[in-house]
Amino acid sequence: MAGGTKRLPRAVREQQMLDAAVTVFAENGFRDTSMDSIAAKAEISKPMLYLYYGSKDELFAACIERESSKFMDAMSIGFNPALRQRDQARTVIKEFLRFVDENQESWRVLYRVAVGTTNFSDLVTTSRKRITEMVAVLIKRGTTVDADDIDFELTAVALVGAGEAVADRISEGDVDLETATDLLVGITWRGLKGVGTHGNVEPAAENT
Amino acid sequence: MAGGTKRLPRAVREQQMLDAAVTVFAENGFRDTSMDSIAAKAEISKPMLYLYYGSKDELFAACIERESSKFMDAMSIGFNPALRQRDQARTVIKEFLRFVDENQESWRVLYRVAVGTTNFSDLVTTSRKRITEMVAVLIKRGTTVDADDIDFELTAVALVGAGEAVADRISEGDVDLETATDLLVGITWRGLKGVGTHGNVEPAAENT
Amino acid sequence: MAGGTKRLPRAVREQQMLDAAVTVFAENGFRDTSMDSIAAKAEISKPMLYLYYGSKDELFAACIERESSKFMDAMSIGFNPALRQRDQARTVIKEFLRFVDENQESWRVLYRVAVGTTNFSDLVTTSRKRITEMVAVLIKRGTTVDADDIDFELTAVALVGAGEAVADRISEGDVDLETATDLLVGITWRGLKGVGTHGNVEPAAENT
Amino acid sequence: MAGGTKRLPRAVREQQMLDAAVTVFAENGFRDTSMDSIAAKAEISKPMLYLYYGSKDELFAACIERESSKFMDAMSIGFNPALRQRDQARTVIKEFLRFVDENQESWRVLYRVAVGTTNFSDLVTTSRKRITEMVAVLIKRGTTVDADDIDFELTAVALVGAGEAVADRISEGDVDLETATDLLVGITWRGLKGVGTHGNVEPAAENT
DNA sequence: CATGAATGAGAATTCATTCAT
DNA sequence: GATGAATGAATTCTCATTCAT
Repeated sequence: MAGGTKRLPRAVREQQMLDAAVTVFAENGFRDTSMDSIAAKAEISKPMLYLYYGSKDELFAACIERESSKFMDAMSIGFNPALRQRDQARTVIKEFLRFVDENQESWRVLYRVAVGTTNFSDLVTTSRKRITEMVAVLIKRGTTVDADDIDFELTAVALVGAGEAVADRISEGDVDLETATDLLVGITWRGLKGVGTHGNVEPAAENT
Repeated sequence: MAGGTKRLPRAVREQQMLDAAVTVFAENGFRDTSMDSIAAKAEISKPMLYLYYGSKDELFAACIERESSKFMDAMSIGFNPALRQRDQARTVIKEFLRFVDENQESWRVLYRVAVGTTNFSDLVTTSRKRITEMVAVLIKRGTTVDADDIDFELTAVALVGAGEAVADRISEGDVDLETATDLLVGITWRGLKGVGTHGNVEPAAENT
Repeated sequence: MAGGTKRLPRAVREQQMLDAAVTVFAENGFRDTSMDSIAAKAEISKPMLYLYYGSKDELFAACIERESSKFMDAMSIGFNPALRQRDQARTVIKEFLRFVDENQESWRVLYRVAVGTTNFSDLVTTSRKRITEMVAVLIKRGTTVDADDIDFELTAVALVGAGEAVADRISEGDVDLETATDLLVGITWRGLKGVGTHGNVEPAAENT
Repeated sequence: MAGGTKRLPRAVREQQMLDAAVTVFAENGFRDTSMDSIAAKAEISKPMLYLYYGSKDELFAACIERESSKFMDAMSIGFNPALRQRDQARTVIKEFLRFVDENQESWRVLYRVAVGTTNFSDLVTTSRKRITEMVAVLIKRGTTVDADDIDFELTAVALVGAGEAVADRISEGDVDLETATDLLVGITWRGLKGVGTHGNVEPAAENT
């Protein structure tokens, strides 16, 4: 009646279910999403969800897993060792924002839903930590300033935070990708000049 | 008669209840917090909660309200019109981080719990938007570069995102306040130099 | 509407609930009894059951606990140290059968339902073991035959089995209490004469 | 094609399925056994079970049927009309215990699982009644005492109960077959002497 | 003959919320 | 003013059973 709900091969059903789950989780968060609503969205019966994924937690984990893979795949495109530091950073940032732009649900589930869900926030924290470390390495290699004076790790934390905030805007759809990329690239590199040399870089002007 | 059933003045009770609620909400999030656990923490009966606050939603709203006020009060200290732009920014940032450091639960409830809670995420979004606007104004006034070329609003978004990320670290307790302040101040001002002039500021060095 | 379902003190409700639970468990067994049916029988809502007993398992455990106590109390009447061995045995057996007669549901729940229920069969097994040991001691003291030749423990097992079988009949209501008591008393004592002296006691007659 | 999908003749399949079913039912009881687990144990698909047996109830009935037949066959060996009463009883008891010893699952399913299963306890009750009647006849013929004074039927109930209790011990594997046989034989015949002559047979000794 | 795919119906458990005292 | 008692309405999860291939 609903149409097309007939005897699909396992692999297809799996994706169908994950699609539905990601959509609903992204929309309502983990706790406010019922297995019933996921089943309804996927146009299948609830037992199927349990048959394929065992429990709500495991279903959510599978969502995270899949979206996380998608994300990593997208990112890996940017990691071209042939590129110079600066170009590499730009490419990665652009791919990141493009991914968020084209996969709003993934972004929401991974970084806005999972993070606030008991048992899963650690996943995000860990993933974020790995990314932060990579950023820290990247900016460290791109800097001549005496390394001891700079807290590269915390700087990376700030840059990643900035990136996520901009990504949220992107995912809300009202920001131009190119502009956002330029902005983040700018902050990233300029953020390095003089880091650790407290306040020696003057703002362009002082009024008031 | 039964013991422990003190008749407290309304104002005191209210705070007692909000204290408990904030603590538990901060710990477990909105959906994973039961009215029972709040009542238990506050050492009062559940009907009291309903008598004073009507519903779980309203109780949570009251928490947000109170913590938000605390936050705003703390922030307002930094807004000294007598200060120069640069000093003002530094003061605000410092007060912000100090607040997060001293009020971890407030920070968590306001920015990590409410944001992921249906019906309340808008509150955060709105509040964040106000702050972002203020930052945008601040940096705009601190910049001489041709304003049309710069997306001050998006820049502010990024800076606020960086601030929140650093705040999370502060709230986890493993970061020095002064260092973090310097870092954010640095990013803020340096982030402005050359914004809008795509990539004309070279990183300190190019290797690879 | 159902009548009398109003605001009872905890202790009363507890008994009311256990009464219903024992009745329904005795009737249908553990697995075939739903919490719904117990709640219906007790004329209360399901959450009450959980509020008072936490889970189906715990509710069942509470039933076992209460019925077991009843049973033990009834039995203890028979243990009058002033009585001679023979009289004591008779008294105990009589009290046992009287208990079964007057508390059919207790008997069923304790010895016919719990025994077949995962997680609870051990309770019965243990209890039965204790009783068997007591019987073993009793018959041992009542026997002059060379103790080494007799497996008092296994004999006790057999006697207890006989007792339970007769109890089942009693609980079905078609057997006279006095007759049953005489029968068990008879088997108990006569079962001792010559135990261990293989077959030296001839049956009264041989035909065929 | 997929492998392991052998076309077996119906009779073989049937046994394979019953074997699995009996094993799992014996282990977990009726309600705690899922059709899935039986199918898994039998290494066939669930629809096969339904194809051959129609429903869980019918499958269980088939188990009971088969095990019951096995049991009856084993028992019939003992019924040698050529034997004298005493020898016949001993043979039957021995065959019974031997059967339990060698077919623990049968014993468990027939007398410990079915008995506690809605819709099937009657089967056990009926079977047990038949056996009890046979025992009643046997002991009646072996007794000279005035028949009117003795409740042979109830005596048989007790003896059967004793037998089942000892059988349980046997099935737990910690009892010697010969010893157990002697014990039951002894109780059976001695239990008769003086049955109906209330308490005129003194225990061997009186202390206390 | 055999099975992977699918589900209707129910069972346990939880929780926000409300009265009667 | 304060609370112990009570529940309606979900929610997660399971299982016997049935098709379409």
